[in-house]
Amino acid sequence: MKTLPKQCDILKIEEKWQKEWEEMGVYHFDWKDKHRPTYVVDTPPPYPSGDFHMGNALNHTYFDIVARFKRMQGHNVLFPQGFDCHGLPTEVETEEHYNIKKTELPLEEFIGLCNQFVDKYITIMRTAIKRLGCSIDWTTEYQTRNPDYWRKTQLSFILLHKKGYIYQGTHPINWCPHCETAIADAEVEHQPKQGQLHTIRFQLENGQHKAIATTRPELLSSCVAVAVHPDDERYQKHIGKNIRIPTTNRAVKIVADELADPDFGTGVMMICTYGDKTDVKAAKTRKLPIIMSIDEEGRMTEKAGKYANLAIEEARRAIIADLEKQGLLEKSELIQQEVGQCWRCRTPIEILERKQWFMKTRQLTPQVEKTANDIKWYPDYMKTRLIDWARSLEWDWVISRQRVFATPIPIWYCRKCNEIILAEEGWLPIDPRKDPPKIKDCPKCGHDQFIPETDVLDTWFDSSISCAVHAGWPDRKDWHRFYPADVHPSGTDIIRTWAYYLMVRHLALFNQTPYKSCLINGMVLGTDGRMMHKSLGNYIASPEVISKYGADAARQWAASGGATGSDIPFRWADVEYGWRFLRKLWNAARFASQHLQDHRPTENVKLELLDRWLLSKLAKVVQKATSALEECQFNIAAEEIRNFTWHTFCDSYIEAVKHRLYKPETYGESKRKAAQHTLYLAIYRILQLLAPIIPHTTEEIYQTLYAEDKRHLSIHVSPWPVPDKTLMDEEAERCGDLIIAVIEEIRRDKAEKKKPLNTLMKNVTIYAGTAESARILNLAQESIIGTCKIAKMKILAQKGKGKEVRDYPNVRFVAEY
RNA sequence: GGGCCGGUAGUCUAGCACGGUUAGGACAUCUGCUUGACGUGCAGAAGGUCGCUGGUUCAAAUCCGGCCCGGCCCA
Repeated sequence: MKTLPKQCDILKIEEKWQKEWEEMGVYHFDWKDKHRPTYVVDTPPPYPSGDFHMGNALNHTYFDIVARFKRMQGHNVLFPQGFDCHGLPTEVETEEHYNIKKTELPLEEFIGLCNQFVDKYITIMRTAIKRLGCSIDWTTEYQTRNPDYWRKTQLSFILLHKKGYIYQGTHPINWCPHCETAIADAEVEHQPKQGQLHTIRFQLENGQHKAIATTRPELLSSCVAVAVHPDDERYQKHIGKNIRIPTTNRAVKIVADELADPDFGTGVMMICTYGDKTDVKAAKTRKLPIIMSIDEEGRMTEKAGKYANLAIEEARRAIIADLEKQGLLEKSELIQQEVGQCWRCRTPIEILERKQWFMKTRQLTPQVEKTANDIKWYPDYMKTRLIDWARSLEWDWVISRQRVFATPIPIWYCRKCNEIILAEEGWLPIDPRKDPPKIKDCPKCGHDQFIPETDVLDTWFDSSISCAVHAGWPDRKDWHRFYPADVHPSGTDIIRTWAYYLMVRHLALFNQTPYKSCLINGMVLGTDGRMMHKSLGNYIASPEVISKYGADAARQWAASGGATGSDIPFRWADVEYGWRFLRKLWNAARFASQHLQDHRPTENVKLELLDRWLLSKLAKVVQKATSALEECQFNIAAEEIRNFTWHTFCDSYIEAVKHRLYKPETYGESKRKAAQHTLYLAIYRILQLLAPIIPHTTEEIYQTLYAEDKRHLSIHVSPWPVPDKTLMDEEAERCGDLIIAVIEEIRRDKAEKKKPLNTLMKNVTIYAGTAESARILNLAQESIIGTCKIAKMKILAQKGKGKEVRDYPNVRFVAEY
């Protein structure tokens, strides 16, 4: 056995092993292996933003611990990594960086520029993921922008289309006038905002006026009805009559509707197509006409009359000014309102009626609910988030986007008869924006010219087939062997997107759950307790932490920072504690290695009481840590193992066997051998238990001390320890606890008397209080004398005076120095 | 307004599903010692109305009701 050096450069060790693991292929998934059970991680493909933040570090650590744990338990672990490349942020960054609009460049050039950003950021993120020490099989890497991935995304579109899940429809959709695209419900953020509530006079048929309060006077031209609450006595007599809208002079009906809140404004509400979702609901149930006053760019349409072409805000001001001139504006007051905004650019969203592609997701809600209840959730209560979300959806999923950098929709239209031409499987991948369909004539009318669909797919449409793609669908015949995934990790923030879309996509495609369990991580909070966000100035990127304390320290923060699923504050103190723990472990192993030079593993050892005490406690730690990891309770596992290592093993056990190791001539060679045996076994087990959490440090120690004997390629493929029942020894634990308590109390006595711990004690008399305690202490006389440096010691069964041993009120001792 | 989660020493957190130990731990603070693995480590001290309030019970941080506060998501 080699000894560990005194110096340990954790950062260097980490980078060394990251390289070697890859060269050794320790984490390669064996696609052909039919013996070991498989374990498949549905690794989230991060968006290449260029930032691998502590939130990424948290969730990657979670499932890397799971992957390593399962691998050691004998599973053939498929731990892939992809990147979710498409999307608005990159387009926006490209537009801003080059100061261009996506429409000003040829399609391919613009996509080329986007790709440059993605290339750069993927390199950064791949490095960051590797630097965290994730046990990923990098031969599985995929990128959603690659033609091969397009093929799969497009194939899933075609299959769903054929199954009737995909339809084109004119529906009210959330629209971002800045990004000029439809966005999904999940992408709408609700923000409190200060707005103005204007009270405007509408003219009744009899020439009188009624006041209506609205925050959006620019939608007067879209007003299709006016509603009052059915029980509102003030307006009973007007229900069913007409009322004239100022600025347009159009008349609409006054209707009774419970949506109108009698206490808000004047109690009279405009129904416009569309101001918000309430309008959508009212317009639909009452079959009201739809008047679109706002266009895709956020400008007023010709429906707005003289205000046409004005931007929304401009139109609002102009209308208010005109109303004021006409004496139709009663008042304007400030109010707090909730505004739906685009999650990317924070522009208030509009609801437009537009042709879009949809996926029928709502009809799957009962199945989503059933599946969510069938699978396992860590922690369990998180399943309600998915179920509540699915139940609350009012619209199907809008899957088309009016952007560029995304997977194209494989559709063309016949120029003459408008027939939809759906690509065939063999044509994929295909970009209709560049390529015509591979048929000569329209199958319906025979015309030979086609118009491409220029809309593209929502990026969630790419990433929501990950479970099938990881398994090798559609190319591997045996992909069902690796499907469903065993674990799907998700942040609390993306349950309603990724976890949900995965579920509906796979249910629709394969009628089977995409994942057997869902592992939830909370959000990372900044040191100020608020969500970690760049804009809040409390942001810390993982390279900053790792370059200071290393990945193993950062991983300990992630594992131990709080209960799985709860929000975890980032704490430097936790990382530093982790770092100190690594050093403690290193030194304990180094100490052992110095005393194990002549040790040869053998079964033939007669263990001392304290050896059996330690091994019994260790067996229980194995048991507790294993069940904690099975339940993804990383904090409990980490605490259990670290406390055992630091306190039980280092502080109590090692201190209590030093005399045996150093002075075999006094205490006997066999007692030294017993201590060696115990050290050798205990450190190996500790390293294994810690390996999923701190893979680098444990590997370095394993390779130096144990590899030669144990012969595993890496500690990460060594078999996970099974709690050894034969080592569990209640009697040894009971006795050992008393002995350790006495030793600690004597050390405490020295500390209280301000004496150095190696002070020789002239005389110690222990009053054990009972014959049984005396018997136990007599068994360990040497350990007490040797550990506490006692010249003469007497153990008496009787009760006596002196210092009381903590937790053992009958046991006391008197010490002379 | 609805749903979910949380409220435990200066800070953060465990315990709560199955009520009963002196409410465990980390950081920070203070005090000693530095022992032949430890760029330190060890030992100790101080710090708590377990959000508030009612109830169930011999017994509540834990179970039930109400309220207050915070977070997240949604309307």
